[in-house]
Amino acid sequence: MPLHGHTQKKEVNLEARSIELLKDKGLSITGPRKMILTLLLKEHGPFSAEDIFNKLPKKSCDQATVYRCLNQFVETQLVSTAYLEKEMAHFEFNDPQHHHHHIICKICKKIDSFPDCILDKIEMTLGKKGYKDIQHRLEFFGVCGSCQKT
Amino acid sequence: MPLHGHTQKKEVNLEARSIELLKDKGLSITGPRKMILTLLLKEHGPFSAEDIFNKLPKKSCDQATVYRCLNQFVETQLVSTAYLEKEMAHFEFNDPQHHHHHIICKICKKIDSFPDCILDKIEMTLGKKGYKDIQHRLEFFGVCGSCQKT
DNA sequence: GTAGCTGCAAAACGTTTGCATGTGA
DNA sequence: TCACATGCAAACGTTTTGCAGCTAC
Repeated sequence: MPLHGHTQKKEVNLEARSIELLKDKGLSITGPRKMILTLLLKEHGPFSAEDIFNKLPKKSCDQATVYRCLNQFVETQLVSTAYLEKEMAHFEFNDPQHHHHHIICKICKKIDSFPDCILDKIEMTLGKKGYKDIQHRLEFFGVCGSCQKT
Repeated sequence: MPLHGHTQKKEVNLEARSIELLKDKGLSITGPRKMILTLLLKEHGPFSAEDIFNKLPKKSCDQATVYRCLNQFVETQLVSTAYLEKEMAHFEFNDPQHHHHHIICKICKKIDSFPDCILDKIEMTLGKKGYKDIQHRLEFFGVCGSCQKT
């Protein structure tokens, strides 16, 4: 099978999967929702709301719709948020099987991910202190190899 | 010594300490800077810029001055920031001897601190991957004991 | 048919900035 | 004296909201 055909099939699959996910969460299937969720399935992120808006085909939906959809996705836990730079939310598809964290280069802002998470112990300690329904948010910041050269 | 006198002495000491800290960083000693830094020495925080503005005596300085002072304190590493809720910066006095993290109740927003930090291993791993000057930001979110009852 | 989603424009929010005035060293 | 800090008001960038019209189910 030629590469082009393969790519097309993959995109179709991602759209089908996003429709399924929307149905699962009881959200109706609309153009903007399909496009945004498919994008977040295809590219890992995390992306700012503006990034996402710019990655969508031009004039495909309003910026307010992007914000509304993303908030709904966060509420239904399809998408998770990270606050990476000053006060700006970044969004990525929330795959509960692949909990991970980010390291952001302080200079070029490139975002890398890694799966290590050793916070279960702390969460258990907090559980013993009486907290329930515990989550955490963890980001690392540093200067990446290529930025050190410049 | 009566309690009142003791409290007064403590406040005087904190103001003296804040003057010393400002001098150390080469910042000139002004009313707003003294007041803001003394407040952050007295109360642990972390507080939003608005919290801090409201905690100062009425009409003691402008809100823009609070932001300007806090940014200078962050630049000079007197103060550190945490991004706790949606996109709002919170500030606290940065005591390098007492690295710690927060747990925020998802309901009442009460902020608790705890000293445990087991992230040195991850930072070492990231160092081996080529990153330098690594920092992290870690917050926990949960429902505290008293909010579970309601 | 109807609940709910969208586009558009306006507002809200936290934060920053320009400028004239005032103050610390 | 003079660099720098402040107050005030206006601007900024991101996010939310009100409302009229449209679309999915």
